[in-house]
Amino acid sequence: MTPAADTQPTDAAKAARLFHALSDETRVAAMQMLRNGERCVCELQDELGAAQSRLSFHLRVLKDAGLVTDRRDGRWAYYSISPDALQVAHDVVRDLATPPARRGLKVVGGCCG
Amino acid sequence: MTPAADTQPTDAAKAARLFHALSDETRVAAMQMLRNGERCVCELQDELGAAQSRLSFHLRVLKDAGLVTDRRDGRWAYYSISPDALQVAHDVVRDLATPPARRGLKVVGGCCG
DNA sequence: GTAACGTATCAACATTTCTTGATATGTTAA
DNA sequence: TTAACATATCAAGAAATGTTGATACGTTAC
Repeated sequence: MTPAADTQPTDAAKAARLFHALSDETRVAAMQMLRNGERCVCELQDELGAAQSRLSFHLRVLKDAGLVTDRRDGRWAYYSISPDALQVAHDVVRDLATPPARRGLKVVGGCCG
Repeated sequence: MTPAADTQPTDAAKAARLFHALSDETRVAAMQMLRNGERCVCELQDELGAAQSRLSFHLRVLKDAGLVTDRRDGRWAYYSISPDALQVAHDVVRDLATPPARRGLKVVGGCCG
């Protein structure tokens, strides 16, 4: 498991980009297929029932987000999960679920000056 | 930690909806603020530098996704993180990072019939 | 009461994202 | 070489999402 790591405000944009890549059903389904290991595009295509260019589009979104890597072999392209990005996503979600280290005392009641 | 739980294909849509709520910088930043506990809208507004109606829009997206709950007190509205939804997100990400229980043997090489 | 406030909602528009069909590129088979 | 194939990319349109300013609604202060 990754160190302490309080997610900083600056990370919000980065996190948002990562989650955006996971914000589409087809892309999540593709990721789920890739849990089993490397898959070639044609397999994903068949199983997901997605048109060729559509799938290609979504795979690129995942790739741009760093969530998958691709490998060419002859005329086939194989995609697989890249664990690092998932680890980042995992950490961000965990941090959101965790109160940050306290520096001061909690403000109790009172709002807006 | 939540049980075994292989994420099923059917869950892809649900997961996507959850991640969509986290796919915007302002929303992630709001969630980060809420880690400290309940916050009233005006506080979020000040700290995030977001126009009133804009913030209201984003808070509603988070609420619709179940990621936050709101509470009215007089003219103020307080938002806080709802841990359950975060737990679900957490589990989904973890599952994506984990090979599923194997039912058959891994296919080695060969592609597309 | 009336006014000022905090928040939500709405309508219009801007922007982004997705889908589709067409075409391009590289690869193997004949 | 030519043809069939697997995949990527592009352009155009469709759909979804985000932004802004205006307005509505309930609440507290006067």
